[in-house]
Amino acid sequence: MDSNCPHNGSIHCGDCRMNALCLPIALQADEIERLDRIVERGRPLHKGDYVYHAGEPFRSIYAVRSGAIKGFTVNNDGVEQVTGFYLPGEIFGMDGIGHPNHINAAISLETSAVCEIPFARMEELSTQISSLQRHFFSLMSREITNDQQLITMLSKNSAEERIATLLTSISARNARRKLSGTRFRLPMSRADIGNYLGLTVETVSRVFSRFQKLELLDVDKKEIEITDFDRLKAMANT
Amino acid sequence: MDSNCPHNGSIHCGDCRMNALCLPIALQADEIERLDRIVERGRPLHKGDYVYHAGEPFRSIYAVRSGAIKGFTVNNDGVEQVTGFYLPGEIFGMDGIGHPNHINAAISLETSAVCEIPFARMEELSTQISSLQRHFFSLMSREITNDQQLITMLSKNSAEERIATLLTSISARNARRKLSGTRFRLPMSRADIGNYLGLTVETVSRVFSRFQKLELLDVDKKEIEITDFDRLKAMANT
DNA sequence: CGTCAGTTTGAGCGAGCTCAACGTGAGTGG
DNA sequence: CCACTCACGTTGAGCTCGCTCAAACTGACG
Repeated sequence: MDSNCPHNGSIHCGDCRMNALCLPIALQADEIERLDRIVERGRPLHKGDYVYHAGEPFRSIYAVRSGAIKGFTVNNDGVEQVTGFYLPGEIFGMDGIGHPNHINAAISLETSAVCEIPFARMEELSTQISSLQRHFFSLMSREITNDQQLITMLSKNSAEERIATLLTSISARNARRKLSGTRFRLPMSRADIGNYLGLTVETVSRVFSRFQKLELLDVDKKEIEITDFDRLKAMANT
Repeated sequence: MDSNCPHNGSIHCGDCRMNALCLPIALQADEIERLDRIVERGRPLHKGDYVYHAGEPFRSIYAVRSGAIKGFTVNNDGVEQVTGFYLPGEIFGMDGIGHPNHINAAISLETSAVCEIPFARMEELSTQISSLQRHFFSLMSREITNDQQLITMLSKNSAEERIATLLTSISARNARRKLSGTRFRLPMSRADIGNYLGLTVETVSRVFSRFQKLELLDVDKKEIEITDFDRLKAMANT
């Protein structure tokens, strides 16, 4: 297998293009190796494959190496609530920490590769490497502040503001990975976007059309080109 | 000062009525003492006093000993978003972990007492006491799942469902503290409730009136009596 | 007694939902 | 190669829940 292929299952943390994003900066080379030894690299996931189901025993957290993952809960009426989209270099699965089982489920939105990090061994390792413990606290806290931003958005912002915010967020996360911040493919469906943002599919579709008419975007199905980033940014809540 | 007074500033963790709620069960007596030594007990807070401001350097997390605390963010337009209400035995301030400064602010809704737990010392202690580390991960993860429940509510539930859910949540948290789950005083204003639940004050007020007409509640300003718990629970999303 | 923050109630409006129809493209089988 | 299906996306028309604006009430506190 080509060692540069993003789905490559045998690559090590030290060589992974994403390591600047998912590992703490301050880690020593020998510490990276110790971490590398506990990370399990699964086979590629296809669209629709579950990483884990709700209710499944919590064993691990995960890092996205390639593709895109959707996290969601299902409430007692069977209604799905999308809680986040995870792109390469991002960590997910922290909902299970402190519970015996996963509260959420996670599913692959396209062909993806993830690293599985067994939590018990991670916990143990982080008592020995304090920068790793700090990194973990930090990741979870970032998850909290992310959720709180979503809460603010759901409770205060209009449909247009919500969608502008999502697009600028994805743009920024792509830029962080040295990809284009203005031209990208949305990995999720309109239904997922609507579910995440508390809107119906129809509203999402209408807002995309309106943004195109306003010459903020060029939309071709899932391919997005942001043609007026500043104006889009001004509509978002950040 | 009376050692049973809930605002008493000199009580130790080992004697605190709340310790079953805020400490990990598995802690040994000597470990409790080590924790106790790092906890700082401030003077009582009055209504409107800040525990910490947004932007303030992050030093500590906090446990509520008595009273009630409101956590909130202020976005760039100066609009407030309430992110949570914290009752005795609950931990707050975790938004600052992993950031140099607090993202949120926290304010006292009534006369309250809080324990301040310097985070750096806590972090250090939890490398030594693994059940404390696990407890911390667990607290943060509970904060995440709480936030996600709120997200689901904001994105899927009607005004009536949201308010029914808040009331049953406060009821359950009172019951956990061996207080009445059907008769209690709401520590927060209608405006705070509305802000938290993504509703206007008027809507909150109307729903309370409607619930009273439906004989679910007896409302007298902030005093609430739940007169038909089962029906209220059925309206809530849990 | 006046003031002021918090709450309640009413009347009208509008953003986003519901319901319905139609368009589009990928996959499948004849 | 076309016909068919099925998931997904778009567009339109009408309705509704919760918002906005306005006014009046309550009680705490100087």
